[in-house]
Amino acid sequence: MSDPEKTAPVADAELADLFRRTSRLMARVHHRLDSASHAQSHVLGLLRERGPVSQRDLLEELDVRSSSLSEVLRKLELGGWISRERNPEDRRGFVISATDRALASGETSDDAPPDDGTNGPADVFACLDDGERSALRDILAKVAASLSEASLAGEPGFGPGGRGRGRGMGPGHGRGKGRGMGKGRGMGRGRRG
Amino acid sequence: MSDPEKTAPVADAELADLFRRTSRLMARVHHRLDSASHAQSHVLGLLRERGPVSQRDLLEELDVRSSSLSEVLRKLELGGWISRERNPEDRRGFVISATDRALASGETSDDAPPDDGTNGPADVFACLDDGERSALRDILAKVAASLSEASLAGEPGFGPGGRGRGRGMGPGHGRGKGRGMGKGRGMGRGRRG
DNA sequence: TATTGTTATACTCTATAACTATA
DNA sequence: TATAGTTATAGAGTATAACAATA
Repeated sequence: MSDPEKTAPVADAELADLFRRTSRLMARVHHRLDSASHAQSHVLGLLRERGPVSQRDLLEELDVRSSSLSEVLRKLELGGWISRERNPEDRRGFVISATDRALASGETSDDAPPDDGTNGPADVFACLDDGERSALRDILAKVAASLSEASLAGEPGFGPGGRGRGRGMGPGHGRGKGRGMGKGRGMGRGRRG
Repeated sequence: MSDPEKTAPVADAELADLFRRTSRLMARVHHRLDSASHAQSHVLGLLRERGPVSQRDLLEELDVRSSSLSEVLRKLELGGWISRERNPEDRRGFVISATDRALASGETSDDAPPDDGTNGPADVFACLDDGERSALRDILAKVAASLSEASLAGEPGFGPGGRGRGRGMGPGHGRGKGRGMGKGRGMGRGRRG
């Protein structure tokens, strides 16, 4: 309100708000309820891009807990979008692949596949011209990079690329008093044993 | 793949992916698990900025369903971050205010208030210079506007500003077969009546 | 009837804790 | 023991459907 020097000083709050709003609208237009990220879509997109990958690599790429990824993969497998095969070289792990159906989808949205944001409704950026598109890319990349560094600093073991994500991560975040268990519900991986 | 005219043609997929990634990182740095939006924080931020507002205005600002907002407000009220008073001029509605505790928080994070993203970690955009900031604002605003139109076209009654949000909204989205009811659980607003 | 809001139900995503299987 | 992964439980966020209260 008092800096008529250049194009106006844009406040962090305004940017944050706009970002949030855009996320929400994107989700909305994408016509699913999703939560600004679309875990399933993200996985599918990665698989389409890179072909089969190990679940462990997926884990690092997505930056979630193994249990979260298990959930996402379970649903994708249930829907017939991915298949899991044991890695013969290390039978603890799996290799995840997109099914033909998943690879073919995108052209046919009759199937209602977990939209990966690259086919139909992804025209959300169509309203931008080339200059705006590259500007947006550069800016987002910059923010993402900055955030990655922040992550590295804040939490022990995190950033992309630096495999050292063991499981340090002290239990200090305080939410989720989860405990449960106690009814012996089979055993790990029982679904595919 | 064949347009070396300007700064390179940025694909929708790349932008979408970058956007998703940035969202995720933002959430992560904000140090909560939140889902790229932080509904509670957003509400609190708005209240801190603008003072008491009607629930209806909040609804338009947040662009969610009334039931979703009810949920969010319920939790905020439970936590003691907001208070709700009936609007004496139109007793159907409520006026939402931040409590003193909520207003005071931000300095004291001992309380672990729902972070509104405007105090500490919101420096996510601090890495951008003035030009980038205004560019980002313009671009996001453009995308958001474009998406709003799409929403308007796709769904009956939606867009911001056009109050006509009745409850048309045909049951065509297929998710949430919700039906329930049938056990007479009191009546609307029973928690405060 | 239209507007404003709540409750019940359902679903996605993520997390922690406990556990299995393999190395 | 260390890795890789699953299941149970929990909780945030959002949605739809079916109301209630008020205008």
